[in-house]
Amino acid sequence: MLSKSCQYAIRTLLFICSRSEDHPRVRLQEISEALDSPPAFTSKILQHLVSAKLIQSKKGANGGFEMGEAGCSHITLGQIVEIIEGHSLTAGCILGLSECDEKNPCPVHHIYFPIKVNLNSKLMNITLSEILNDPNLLNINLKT
Amino acid sequence: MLSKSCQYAIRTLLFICSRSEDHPRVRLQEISEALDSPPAFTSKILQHLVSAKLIQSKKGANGGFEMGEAGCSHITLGQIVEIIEGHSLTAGCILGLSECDEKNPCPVHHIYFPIKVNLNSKLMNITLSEILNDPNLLNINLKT
DNA sequence: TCTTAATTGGAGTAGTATATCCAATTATAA
DNA sequence: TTATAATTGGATATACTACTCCAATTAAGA
Repeated sequence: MLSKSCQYAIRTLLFICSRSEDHPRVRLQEISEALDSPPAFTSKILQHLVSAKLIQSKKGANGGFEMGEAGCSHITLGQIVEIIEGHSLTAGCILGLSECDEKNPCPVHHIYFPIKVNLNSKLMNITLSEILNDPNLLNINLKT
Repeated sequence: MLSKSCQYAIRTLLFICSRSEDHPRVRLQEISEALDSPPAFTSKILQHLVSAKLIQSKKGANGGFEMGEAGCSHITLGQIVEIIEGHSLTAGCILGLSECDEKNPCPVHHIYFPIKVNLNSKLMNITLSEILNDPNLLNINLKT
């Protein structure tokens, strides 16, 4: 449903956020170990997140990645998906038709539309902080 | 969200069903024209649907494709997705973790799970007939 | 200033999804 | 039985996603 790049991106950001209080700057190696993700590939995704200003990077010794200006409480899952995938998870017609709306719906439109709206609003509204502060969440599980 | 193969498969089946009363057997060419889909690629998908027994094929002059035993009223969207993709649309953890359930959830599990259950039940329960007989559906739009 | 630690960027590889082409096969009908 | 109409199946092409490797760059600290 989500690309692996996008999954890595979300997990990366959740990891950096979860560390942002006691240990704001984390290295690539720490991240890829925490996620069980391939370091070189994770690095590309980090570059992308830096260019989108979700995080900041610092080169050289004691370098690494930390949250950007926005911070954990202003980044939503929906935003991350849009940055990595280039569009929202629910963008477009489920059957791939270029014209599909209330006026000219595909045959599945009436079934899928409410689900789409619901999913999209959930993703666009939930922030990284909210996810991490959920009291139901006993430990933060980001490993494969 | 769905692969193009899967979109073609659903649109193909909707088309065959919509023709199954007055004109049960349709040729590849008719199908790909109705969908605006590449004929050779559509053919591969038809082969797949034949091997899964959702439709039957007949070679030679006057040949073509028609619904299989199950018929339009017993095939659900969920089934088609599983046949083409190899698993349900909502299978697996949204963050890609191999272990993710109520006992050991990923950080997004509590948000995503209800959506997943809802989407899956909708897809597994709606049949091709139900989609085509929806009174809200004025004309059957399957073209790109 | 030199060494070391880190990100950055470019090029390249592997596998999968999408798509095409053509010969082989099968069935109809003249 | 021969020509024609159709699906089938195999080989191939192309684009995209996932991933790797390595040299270049930058910063810290001895």
